[in-house]
Amino acid sequence: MKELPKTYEPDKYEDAIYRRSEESGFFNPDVCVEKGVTAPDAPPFSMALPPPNVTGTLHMGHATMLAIQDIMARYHRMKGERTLWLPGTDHAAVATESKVEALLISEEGYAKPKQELGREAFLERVRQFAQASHDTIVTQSKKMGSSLDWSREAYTLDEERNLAVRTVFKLMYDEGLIYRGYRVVNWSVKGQSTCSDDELVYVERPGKLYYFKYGPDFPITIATTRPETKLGDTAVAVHPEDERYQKFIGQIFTVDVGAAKPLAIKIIADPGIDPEFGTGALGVTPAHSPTDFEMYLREKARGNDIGLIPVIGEDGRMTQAAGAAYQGLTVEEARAKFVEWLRLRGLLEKEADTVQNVGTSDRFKDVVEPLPKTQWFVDVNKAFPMKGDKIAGIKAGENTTLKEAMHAVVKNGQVKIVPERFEATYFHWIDNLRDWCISRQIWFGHQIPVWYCASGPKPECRRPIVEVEAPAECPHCGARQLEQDPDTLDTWFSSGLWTFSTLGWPAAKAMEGDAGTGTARDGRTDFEVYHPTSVLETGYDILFFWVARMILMTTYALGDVPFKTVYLHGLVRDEQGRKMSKSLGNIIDPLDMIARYGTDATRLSLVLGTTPGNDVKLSEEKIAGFRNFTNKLWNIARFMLLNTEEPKSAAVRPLPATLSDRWILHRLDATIAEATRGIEQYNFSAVGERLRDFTWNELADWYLEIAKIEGGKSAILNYVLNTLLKLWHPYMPFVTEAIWREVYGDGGLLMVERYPEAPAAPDAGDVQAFALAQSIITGIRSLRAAYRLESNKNLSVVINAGERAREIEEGAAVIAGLARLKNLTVARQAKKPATAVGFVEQGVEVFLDLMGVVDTAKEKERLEKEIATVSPYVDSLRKKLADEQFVRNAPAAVVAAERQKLSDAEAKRAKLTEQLLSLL
RNA sequence: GGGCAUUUAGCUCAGCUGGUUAGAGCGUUUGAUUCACAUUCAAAAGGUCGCAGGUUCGAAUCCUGCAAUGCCCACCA
Repeated sequence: MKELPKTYEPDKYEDAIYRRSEESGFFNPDVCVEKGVTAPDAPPFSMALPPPNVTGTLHMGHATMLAIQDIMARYHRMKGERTLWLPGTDHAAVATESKVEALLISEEGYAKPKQELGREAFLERVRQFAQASHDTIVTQSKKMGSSLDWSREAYTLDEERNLAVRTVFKLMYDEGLIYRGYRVVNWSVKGQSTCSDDELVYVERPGKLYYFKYGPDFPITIATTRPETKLGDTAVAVHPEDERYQKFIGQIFTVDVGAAKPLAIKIIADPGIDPEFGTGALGVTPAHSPTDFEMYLREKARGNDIGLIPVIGEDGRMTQAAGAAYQGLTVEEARAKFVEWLRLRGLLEKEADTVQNVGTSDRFKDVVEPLPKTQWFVDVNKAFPMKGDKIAGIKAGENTTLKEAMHAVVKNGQVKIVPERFEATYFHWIDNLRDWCISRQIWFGHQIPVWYCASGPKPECRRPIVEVEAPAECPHCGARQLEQDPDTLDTWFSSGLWTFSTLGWPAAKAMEGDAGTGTARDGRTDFEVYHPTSVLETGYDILFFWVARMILMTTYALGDVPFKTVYLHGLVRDEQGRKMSKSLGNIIDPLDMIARYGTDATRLSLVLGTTPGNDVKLSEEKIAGFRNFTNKLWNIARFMLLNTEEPKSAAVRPLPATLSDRWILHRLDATIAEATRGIEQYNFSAVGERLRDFTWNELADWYLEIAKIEGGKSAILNYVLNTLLKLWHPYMPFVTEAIWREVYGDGGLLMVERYPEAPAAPDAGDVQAFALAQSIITGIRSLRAAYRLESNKNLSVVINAGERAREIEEGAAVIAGLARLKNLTVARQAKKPATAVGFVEQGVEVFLDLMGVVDTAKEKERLEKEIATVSPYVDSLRKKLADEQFVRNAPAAVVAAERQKLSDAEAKRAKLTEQLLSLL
């Protein structure tokens, strides 16, 4: 017999437990197979960890994903599945680069670090920083107890992932899905780089709508919030059926607004124009508005080139084309100046206040300027032949587009999104998807695998050379002077390959059986064993950024899905529902909470009381509450150890000796069944709450108290504790593993024990008899409290049990013990003693003898109140059963149940009334 | 402007495909006790399930409308 400390102190155990678990090798599925924990032919379960930013630190969002994913990983591992949970980090291109840039400025006195150091030296500094920072996030992830296979750790920017990126780029280029084009892009002046549509954050701000004409003879007034761009207008668009303007369609007006050259404004028709808005006419600026640019493309496709005049440069200032008066001015200065110019000439008709929605760069935090630039794009509407026939509805070789393929895999159920409502959001995003600009003018990232032959004499030397490995010479002229495209790829391009690049693709696929990373021990590669992954668990906020792009890249490159299920968790907010942020000072740091309350408590607080896709309000009190629970579990173990002889880890299901034994085993079985079903249906919160209810309520508050009365529970306590630790392990890896070791010594790790399975359910009648005993006990306790008799140990109870006498007899000792009675009499027929008060529970009358302290008035009041509660219930049931419609239409079982309820309630009322009468 | 979600006890939230006298945790009130745990135990109070209609024998649950709140998307210049 062994005695545990009175309280569980997590920090004394956690680090050692993690170290022992990691060193055991069981986080690696190959080791599990080697050591016989997992059968070689066991079904796989795999997840890729959404890679945290390499320079980040652990926050509650990470903690949430780690907790939920670890629950799945540990559960499936214990189920005997070949479980791989693969970790990694993300280089987070812009975020990391600008962080290092800022550090070099503030700490080392550089003014312009990139220019001063040059590309290679600067990148070296970024890499150093990333490496140092990497260890922080990894160490912190381990603090959460994550059972990740660190031997397979990946990095978005390492050589294997780089190879995957270059390979996919070339594939897409060769099939025409990646193209280089001169298009309007989102340009961050501050960041001196493009950014994608999804990275824009729209901010509302007050603006002015200016109504003006280009010149005194121009027939149409237009409205704009950005007058300075009008220096680059090349058309005016009107609705084709707008009677006011129809006659002008096709005409060209030459106007001089002070730009470098007079503008030739063509009046064009576009059905997208709203005749009701403004003047019903839109000044078209193809160079500085994505929509106007598309209008320009449509016109051009019809053989009508209206032209495009960039008047704003990459430095955010007006260009030479804007005219001598404007060149070099900022956008704001040019706006004021042009408005003034219009006003002086009487061309400005009206100014109106309005609210404009401006796109800002999420990363660089400045207003994004749309301007035309030659960049690399992914064409989402271009047809390509599907690789393989794994996608239902699209045959191998059949032409499809990225949009169609992305749509298909969710529509046909090959990818399920939990909760389902996000599927609609996903489809909507696809419908509005435009070509994806993937090139960025920053240095830290995957440099685009494209080379140019600057000096080549032949015309084809002008074409980009796209290769997976750097070419030695120009294939056309043999020149060795090749220059690689200086741009890097959008970070989401590489993240999009994550589920398969981490499994060794393309190397593992090409070199089957070859040893090395990405090769499983049985000859099959990781890619073959684990792809597609089982579940992708992440926050709903990156559904578009990442989840959708993984589907895009995988359906294209592999003709397969990246994962079968997407589970989306909500955002962690503070008690008031606000986002946690440094500026609000409301951040709850997971490492802080782990230090104070333990990892298990922190994990539970992020999982219980939550639902998929909904935000979680977190408070320190909530975490503290789960710390109490952790301690409760510890003390349950402490109690059991004090009352158990020779605990055996290979606990055999014991035979129950009493009613309460049968009950607790029945409840345990039900809990196992619910936990299994719940986890597989992603109801992590419900399972946790069920386990807590079983542990604290049923086991600790009822059964352990009964064990003190009945005694001789060694075998059952051993079995229940053993099973319970396994059930809790995926949620609370540390305290369960700590107890396991304390109880069973250091023979083995709980994490590789087999998850419990429920045997066929025993007779439910046992539970009913126990439930009756519980009701009787609670009723007696309640009366005790009402009469302030808590410390009176001389109470006697008489039970008028009727048909249920036998059932009650079996629980009599328990009733007497838990209700702390001196005498208990159970009879088929019993009268209320004159000095007793009573209550009715499930048709059974219970009389508590107060030995003369009965307060008649109080008792009368109590009974009347009870009768007043039952009476309306009886009436409503009678009414319901008298209703022919109900009796005819409702299922027989429901009608029978209602009849039973009525007769019970009537009996209860009769007995209460009788008791009341006896008082008078 | 479009879409999605939320609205249930003082607080945080469960309530699956309609059939409970609507639940949990925290908090509150009252009481107990040091024999696993005060990071404990017992008991109690507390809700016309946002509002208004409708479908149904029966609605917190389904439908419609409205309101409040939050989020996402969008080319009203």
